[in-house]
Amino acid sequence: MKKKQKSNGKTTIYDIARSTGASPSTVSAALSGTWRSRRIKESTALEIQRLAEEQGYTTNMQARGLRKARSGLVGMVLPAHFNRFYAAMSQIFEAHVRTRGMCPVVVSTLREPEEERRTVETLISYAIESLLIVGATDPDALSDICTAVNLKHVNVDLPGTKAPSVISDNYSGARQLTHEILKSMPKSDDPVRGRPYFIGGATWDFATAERIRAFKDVIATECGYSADELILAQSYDPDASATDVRMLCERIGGLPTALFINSTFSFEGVLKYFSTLPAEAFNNIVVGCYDYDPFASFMHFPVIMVRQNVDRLVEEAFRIIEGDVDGAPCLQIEPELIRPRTLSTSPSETFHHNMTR
Amino acid sequence: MKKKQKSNGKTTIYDIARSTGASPSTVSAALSGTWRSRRIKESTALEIQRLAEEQGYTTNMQARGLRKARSGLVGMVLPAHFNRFYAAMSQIFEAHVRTRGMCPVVVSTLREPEEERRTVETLISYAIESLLIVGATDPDALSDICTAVNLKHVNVDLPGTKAPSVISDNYSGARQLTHEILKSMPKSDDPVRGRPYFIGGATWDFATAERIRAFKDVIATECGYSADELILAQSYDPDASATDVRMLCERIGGLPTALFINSTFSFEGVLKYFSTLPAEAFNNIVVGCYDYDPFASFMHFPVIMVRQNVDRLVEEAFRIIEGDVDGAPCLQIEPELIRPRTLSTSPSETFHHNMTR
DNA sequence: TTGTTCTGCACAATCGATGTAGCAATCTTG
DNA sequence: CAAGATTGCTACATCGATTGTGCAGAACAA
Repeated sequence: MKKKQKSNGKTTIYDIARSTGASPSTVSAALSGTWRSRRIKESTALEIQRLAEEQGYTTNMQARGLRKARSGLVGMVLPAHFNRFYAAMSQIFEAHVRTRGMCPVVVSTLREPEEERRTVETLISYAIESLLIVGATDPDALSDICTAVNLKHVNVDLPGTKAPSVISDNYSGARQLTHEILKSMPKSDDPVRGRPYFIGGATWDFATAERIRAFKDVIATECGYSADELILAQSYDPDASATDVRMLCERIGGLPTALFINSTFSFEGVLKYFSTLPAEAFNNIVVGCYDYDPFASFMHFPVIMVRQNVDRLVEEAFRIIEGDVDGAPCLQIEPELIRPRTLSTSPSETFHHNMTR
Repeated sequence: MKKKQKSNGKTTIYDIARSTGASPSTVSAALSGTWRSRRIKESTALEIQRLAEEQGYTTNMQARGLRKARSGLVGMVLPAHFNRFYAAMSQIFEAHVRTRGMCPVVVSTLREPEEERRTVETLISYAIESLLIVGATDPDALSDICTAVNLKHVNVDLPGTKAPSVISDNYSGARQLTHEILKSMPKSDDPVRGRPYFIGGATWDFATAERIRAFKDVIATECGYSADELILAQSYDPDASATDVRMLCERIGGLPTALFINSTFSFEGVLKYFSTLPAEAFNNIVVGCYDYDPFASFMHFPVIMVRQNVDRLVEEAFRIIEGDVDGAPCLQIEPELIRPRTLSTSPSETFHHNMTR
């Protein structure tokens, strides 16, 4: 059994040089694909490649990156993995990065500005070549860090002012969702329980603000009353939403006839509270949720969902990264309304359409 | 406005050396924290650190990694992001890696053996220091690659024979789940529709095999008949499960009274078919799902779920990586049975317990 | 035969950080 | 006051791959 040259175990071009009798530069050329332009004989190159394969050689990307000032890494930061929307982001991001022959690095930052900054700096220290900033709490602070080291980056899902952004068209999506909620909710003259309430998210958050704006606008036009009192947007934390909805129900003496829930995060919290209620409580409620989850669309009360076009969000982000965009334009992508199975006239079609990517 | 020294924009220890008048070695020592042992005057070190901070210096990890033969990266490969179980893995993995001051790299491989191999090789070429292999289709092939370069790794969720593994106790979990399904399902003498069916997963997959074994065992003991004919495990693909369950229902003339669904992936597929049926169809069915999803536990038919202990899976994986384990032991972690809200006698407690991490 | 052009490859510098070896200056000790 | 110890710092080689430069030898032309 022939032992590896170094105790380490990782084969380098020097090892291969030794075993083929060629010089390290020739080996490098043969393995990096530049051998043709470096006038290496084909037979030499092939022989080296064969031996490299045989010895299980893999390029040391740290060394290559150091020399070439390119790492082959593309970074993405996002608030959390534990959410379908962001998980879909990761999945699609990875696919895009792979087609470009690079390596994806996805890190979550838990909506903590300090963690966001630390993470971006870490990624920079690994010399990522570009960065997608998804749902950052303070995109501009991250832009500053990136700009300082000349790193191409795009904001996704939440816009910033110092770099291009690709976001969901929150206003339009929320308008559609609110409209659909109003259309579907049981008619009631009760000026308290008979109205739709907005739950979850945070008012300082751009997306939430836009959705609230749409919610208010649609209610003002279609119902004629102000929605100011119907907004409960404290945080994205499920537990906070659970508390909010509980207090709401206690205040108004039961479930309202409609809820606009700002994300699946909040929806989880709401469900947590719902689970304490008897099944009959839900006979008369319609829920809209800004975000999509295939399971959530199958509850035992109608759930209207908005599915953001993750494919296009990521696609456009890459287009911007790779194109030569200047300034900080903000591209808005129209989301899609998913009507509830339980209300659908043609359920099979709707649902199938939702599921097939 | 003072311009950066190099066109690049990234400050190096040489830039800082120049601006402090110290040598690069001194700067390195001051910034890497080894200055005390290298007898650098405290005032010198502090001054260097101040300047580095001011100039926004970050260590070039490629260079450091190359020199120290340690990258600061910890890798994890998993089948997909788009799934609660794996998403939870990512989240918890990241937390563990962070407490160790390292950088997590999570990449999905879509259950494709070739992609798994390529990805592991890529991660190796970036010199990751250890690797968690989650749910790989061919763990041993990956082990071979890792062993060749002396890389510490652990299998998680699916066991291998060439490296230590930490997995869910599939047999026990599936026993509990099957038992609970039998207990909850509507009594029926129908020898076809009145029986529980097993949907999803793949028989070549260890986890599926174990769960099927448990399913059969429990049914044999508690019902006295063989479950051989009740198994439909072709693939983890949602669409395949959709087809399977549709064909099953067509064959037996309606929904069975109970389903054991092998994962939330398959559950998605099943729902896709369910959505084509009228709501009344579900009055008489109990579903058990091996995997947990807070939304899935709130369907309009009872859903019993098994929640794997992701925290412990990851924790033990790290314990193994960091300890000095030899051989390929397989640690089994007991999962938790989550009774359906709609069947629970004390729903609030159960559900709250589920949601609070 | 001498000069020119290709071929095919090797040498050596380089990327940024680290760490060993070592040098000069200062301090200690007998 | 000289030998030895200590302090504070610098020079240089190194990690592995890439790449500009250069140098033999072959092929070819004059």
